[in-house]
Amino acid sequence: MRYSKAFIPTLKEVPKDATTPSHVLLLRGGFVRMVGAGIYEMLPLGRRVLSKIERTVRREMDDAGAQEVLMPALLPAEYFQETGRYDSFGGALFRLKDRKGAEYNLGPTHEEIITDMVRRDVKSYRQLPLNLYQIQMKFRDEPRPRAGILRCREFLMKDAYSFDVDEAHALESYAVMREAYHRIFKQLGLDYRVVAADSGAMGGSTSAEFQVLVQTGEDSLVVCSSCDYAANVEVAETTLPTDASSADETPDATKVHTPGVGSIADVVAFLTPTLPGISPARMLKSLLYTADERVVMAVVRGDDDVNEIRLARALGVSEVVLASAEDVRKATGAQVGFAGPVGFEGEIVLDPAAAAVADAVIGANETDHHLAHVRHGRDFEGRVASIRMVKEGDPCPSCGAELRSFRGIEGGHVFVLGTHYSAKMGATFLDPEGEEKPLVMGCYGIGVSRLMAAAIEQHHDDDGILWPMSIAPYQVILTPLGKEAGPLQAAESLYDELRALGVEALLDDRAERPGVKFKDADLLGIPLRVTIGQRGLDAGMLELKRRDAKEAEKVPLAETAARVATWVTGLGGELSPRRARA
RNA sequence: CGGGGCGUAGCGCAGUUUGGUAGCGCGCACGGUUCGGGACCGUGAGGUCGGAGGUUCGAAUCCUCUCGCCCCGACCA
Repeated sequence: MRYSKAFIPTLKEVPKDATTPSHVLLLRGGFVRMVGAGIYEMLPLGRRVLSKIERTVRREMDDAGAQEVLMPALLPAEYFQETGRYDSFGGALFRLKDRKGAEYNLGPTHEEIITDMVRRDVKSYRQLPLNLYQIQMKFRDEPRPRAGILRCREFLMKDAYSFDVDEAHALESYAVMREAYHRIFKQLGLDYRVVAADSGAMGGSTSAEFQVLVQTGEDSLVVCSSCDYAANVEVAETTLPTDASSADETPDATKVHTPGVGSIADVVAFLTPTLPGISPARMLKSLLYTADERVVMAVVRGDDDVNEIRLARALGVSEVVLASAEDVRKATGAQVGFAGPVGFEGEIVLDPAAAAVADAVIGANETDHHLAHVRHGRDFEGRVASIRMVKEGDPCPSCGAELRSFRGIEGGHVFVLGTHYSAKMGATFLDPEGEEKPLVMGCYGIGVSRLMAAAIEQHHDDDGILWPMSIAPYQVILTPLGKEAGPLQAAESLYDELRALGVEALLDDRAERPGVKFKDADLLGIPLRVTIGQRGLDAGMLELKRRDAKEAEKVPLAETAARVATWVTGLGGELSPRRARA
């Protein structure tokens, strides 16, 4: 491509609505542009990057035995109504009506449609297993789109669905997909981890997220410093931490006046003079949750947080919601900040770490009062279940080493769905015994457009993007300098040579000053740059520079094309076969 | 949905407190000088001041309503 003909509207200044690096650089580099909140258009460079990601995804999915299909984005409401998700999806579902008043929704995901596609024709175990995938726009009315292209209301996603005869075979399909994902993420040049994850309300069992490790990521992860354990904090486990407080005599419980101090930190500060040795770890934090109509008290140590997903599981409900201030007053008779398990009339769930505190301070269920010297089992009862949020430094559940905290962007998610959809939708087959059984499904997503942003979050510097070769919009940029004819001519013939070798080159033939060309080249993040100046040309040399290197390398003119092609493949890029034949 | 902020030229902003006929930088067009890390001089084009209503002789500025965007939180198959 000739730069002079290309539509690459770069921006010198940072658009004010952009905050994260990927958002800023995608906008500045002329890759994408915002059309509305969480809605973006792809300019030529952005489209090229997406195509590169798609290409890798397609190849690995095809190699893994999946077949590509394309499902509609506009869905008659009856599909989601059939599984109840038309309602349960809630506000995230884009709904609309046609001219006749019939209801539709835009596809936020396609389990229903694919299940319908398969149930029409798959009737026998002989037709299984089957794995179908598509790369398509998904629509979700996110409560809060953010970080540019990382969380959008319209986004490009690859979703694959497997259909098997039973759970064991479904697990095999799952394993195959998981391996394919490893190959995909490696080829895309991303630093990622597979973490244990919550399967959400999809009714899944086995599941794993492919998390791209990035500081600005939305998800919190813990990764073992020693073994390969890694998990989303939503589901992270830990062994019981040894408790700091001794298990000696616990004095009798005493009510203390704590006017206006409700938070853990405030109470600790307030009580320190009268109760030396008080610390957040010796406080018990009591939070009230609404779970299926009932109000439940969750108790964790003062320095811990409640993991709401674990709490919901412990209670056997699908979700818990923090109780309103009014509910708290009703249930405890006190203002928020003074709830505690002693005297609480209702279900209490206690984290093991909290249960182990031998001499605790808790809220007294009376405004402006706390109880000191309280002990589980003596002063109050409560069911013990692991409901705390795992923290950095906690011991790894599988090897005991310290867990480290990371933040990540969920780039992919694989999980076994079981018969959740097939049973509801009557997607069945006949097994060899002639018995009718529901298909056992798995589903596997990759956020294609999100990965474009994730790659930038991971690969950029102050000057711009550093695309991994495998997804760079162009593999090399040719930068002739000066207004003499020589450099441009040399660049033109190098350009032809490179194209003949199948290298994707961008020829900066603009009549711009060197500084402008260098700045744009760095901003766009093209992995290789060949600088062609009159001085070098006189010596028969060109400069070859990697975007991620400080120094350029001088290369004889005649060898440059071959060297570039070698670099491209060496860095994980592919030469275009169509061009290579030319 | 709760809290905060912002809508003025393609982009970034000033002007709003104290009403008086819209300005700066970048970008863009033209001319000239420059040419290895976002050059310089000159000339010029470009604006429903987010929208509607109101107050006023007069509204970007004051009042009411409304739409949109960003950030924090809630939420996130």
